[in-house]
Amino acid sequence: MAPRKIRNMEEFAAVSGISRPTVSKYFNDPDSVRRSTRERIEQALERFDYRPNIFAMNQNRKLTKNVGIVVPYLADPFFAEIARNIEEKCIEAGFRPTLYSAYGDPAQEAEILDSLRALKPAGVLLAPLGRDSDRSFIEKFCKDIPTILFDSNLEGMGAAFVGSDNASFIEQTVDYLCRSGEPPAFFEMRHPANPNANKRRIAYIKKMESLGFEPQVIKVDGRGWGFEEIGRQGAFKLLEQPSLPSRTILCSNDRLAIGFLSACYEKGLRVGLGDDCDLRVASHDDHPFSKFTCPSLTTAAHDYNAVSNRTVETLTQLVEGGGRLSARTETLFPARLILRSSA
Amino acid sequence: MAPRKIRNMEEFAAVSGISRPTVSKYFNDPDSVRRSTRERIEQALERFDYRPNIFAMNQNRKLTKNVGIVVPYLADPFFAEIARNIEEKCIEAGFRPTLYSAYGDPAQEAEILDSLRALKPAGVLLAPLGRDSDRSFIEKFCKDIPTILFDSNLEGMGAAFVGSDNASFIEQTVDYLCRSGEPPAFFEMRHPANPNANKRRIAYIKKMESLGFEPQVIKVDGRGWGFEEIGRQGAFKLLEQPSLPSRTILCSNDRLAIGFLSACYEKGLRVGLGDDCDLRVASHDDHPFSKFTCPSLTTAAHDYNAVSNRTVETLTQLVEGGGRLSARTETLFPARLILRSSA
DNA sequence: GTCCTTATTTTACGCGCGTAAAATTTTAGT
DNA sequence: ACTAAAATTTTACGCGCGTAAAATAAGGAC
Repeated sequence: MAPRKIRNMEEFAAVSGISRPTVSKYFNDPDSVRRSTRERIEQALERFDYRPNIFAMNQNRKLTKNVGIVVPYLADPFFAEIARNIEEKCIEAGFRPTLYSAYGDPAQEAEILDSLRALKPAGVLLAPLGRDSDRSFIEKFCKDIPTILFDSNLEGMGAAFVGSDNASFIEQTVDYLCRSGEPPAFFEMRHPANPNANKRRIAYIKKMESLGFEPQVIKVDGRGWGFEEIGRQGAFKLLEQPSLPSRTILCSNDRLAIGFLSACYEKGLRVGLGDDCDLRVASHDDHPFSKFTCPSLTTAAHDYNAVSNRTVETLTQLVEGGGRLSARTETLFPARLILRSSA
Repeated sequence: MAPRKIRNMEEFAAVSGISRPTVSKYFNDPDSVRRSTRERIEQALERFDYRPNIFAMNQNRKLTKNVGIVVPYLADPFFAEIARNIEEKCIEAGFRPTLYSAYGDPAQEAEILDSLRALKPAGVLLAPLGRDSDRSFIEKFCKDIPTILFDSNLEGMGAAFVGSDNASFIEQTVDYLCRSGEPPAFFEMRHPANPNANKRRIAYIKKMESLGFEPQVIKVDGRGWGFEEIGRQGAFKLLEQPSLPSRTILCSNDRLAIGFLSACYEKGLRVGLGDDCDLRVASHDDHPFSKFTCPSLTTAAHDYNAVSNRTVETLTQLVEGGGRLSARTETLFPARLILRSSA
């Protein structure tokens, strides 16, 4: 019983005593063949470790099981973390996910999508760069390839959007900060790359007004994806001013806050809730490192799990629906307030 | 002149007035066809945007241009950063890189390599998990698929290893710390996942002895890839002790140090070089966040660029050599000391 | 212009599998 | 046992391209 090497499906069909087309059906969907047939195939599979040639499969299939996951910047732990979640769920759902990062560059984003076309993907899960994205390019792409946007929305594009509810983030942080101290000023980039930032600013202003406070937005300069450095430099500039608009700072996102805190530390300012503190700082995203900042960062957490679950669920529906959904849905998950020491 | 849609190479060959096999040759290597032929193809290429079917190409080619980049944990910014570098250089070298992360799980690492097999990759660039890796599995893999190890070495496996010189890291940090203050104690995980950690400990002991100091190794408990938390908890435990082996702590890597610093902050300890400080903390890797810790972290930086360059250069040689190199090489790049405020 | 060498193109075949349609078998129901 | 429905097998073809071998054209020396 020398398990000789199986070269192709033909040979494997022979040794398992089943016709090749049936074997082909099995590999497409094991439940599409009769129970007894499936068992025979699986027995043979144990004896003869054969695996269908992936290239030949994909060449002929109208639709592959490939799924492209595209994020704007993989070296940002936030995206690394959500990508990890989504990847895992894709595999569970029977897809073959591949991870891509645009690394902040719209040209790379376009290139990725272009080469993704060639892979005949069942679907693409795209967290777009945002403001910098080549919108018309992405719009065209979404028309050709079933695409679901996540994390950051581009109005009307893709079959669906799944993300977090920026208003919920803001409401919880602003609420908490006001309740436990003075109303916060909002600290953000002047030209945020990500549309979520705009939604957060708008939500901040609205929330402050509804509470009867005057919104104070602090805009700092800087471009690109080095948010920590931008937050840091912005903080230095701000702290040089004779007076601050508020001694409570609400950063648009954790990476800015990380930079902000490092500047505070360097300036010798104590950040926290106590009377002996000079400033309170809070933020949004629950970045993987926000637990380890000094002081640890009060923030609002994404429901990573819900977002990635829903994204992949929607993908499954989309694929089963032949690449179309009845209507474009936008799903937003609320945030969860994480109280730590910085505010 | 309605540029009708080109369906395959046959049609494209027709409109460009060249035979299909010649066109095929062109796409394999544009310089392998006559100059005049190449120009005609490239003219047609502008008019008819045709791109060869990637699946059909790979099915028939003995060797693809695919390259798998496998890292142990992509949500670790250190690996995200080096993966970004290597990915970029692969593309420049004409490969088609795909990024994979084992997310700390040896089973996933094996699975990735297994599915990589099916992609007939020209080569694989593997940063193995290390201690947890299924060594015999990886060894077998390396025998079948041209593989280059990077970041962390598995003795004898793969066609080459490219990484950083752990001894150089240690020598520079220990040297600096001793010169500018008291000799450091070495802070590390009891069961480090990564073999670099062992090399660093050994180098530390050796260096200390050569300087005439007694090595002090502090081992903290904890498993997995949540290094910051492990460093943090370890620091708490250590700081509870009545006396420290040294008031200068050299962490094995930056992620441990990040946790360590957060514990110090919480304990109200001042970290830094000045007389008013309680502790000095230094570390290794120049993690992307080490600039933003409080205080900013004195560390030793990898030469990301050199490592990724050499890795891809070696890959190119390996591929040109038909998957073999004359001898297994191990290239180690020295570290660069980064002086910041923590020590 | 002729001949030879070399580069290029053509011819011809195969890769491993998907899939549609027709023929056949199995299964379930009565 | 008989029949309709469901599952399977046969048959047959195509996908888009790589590649070896044969045929041809280009380039150079004389």
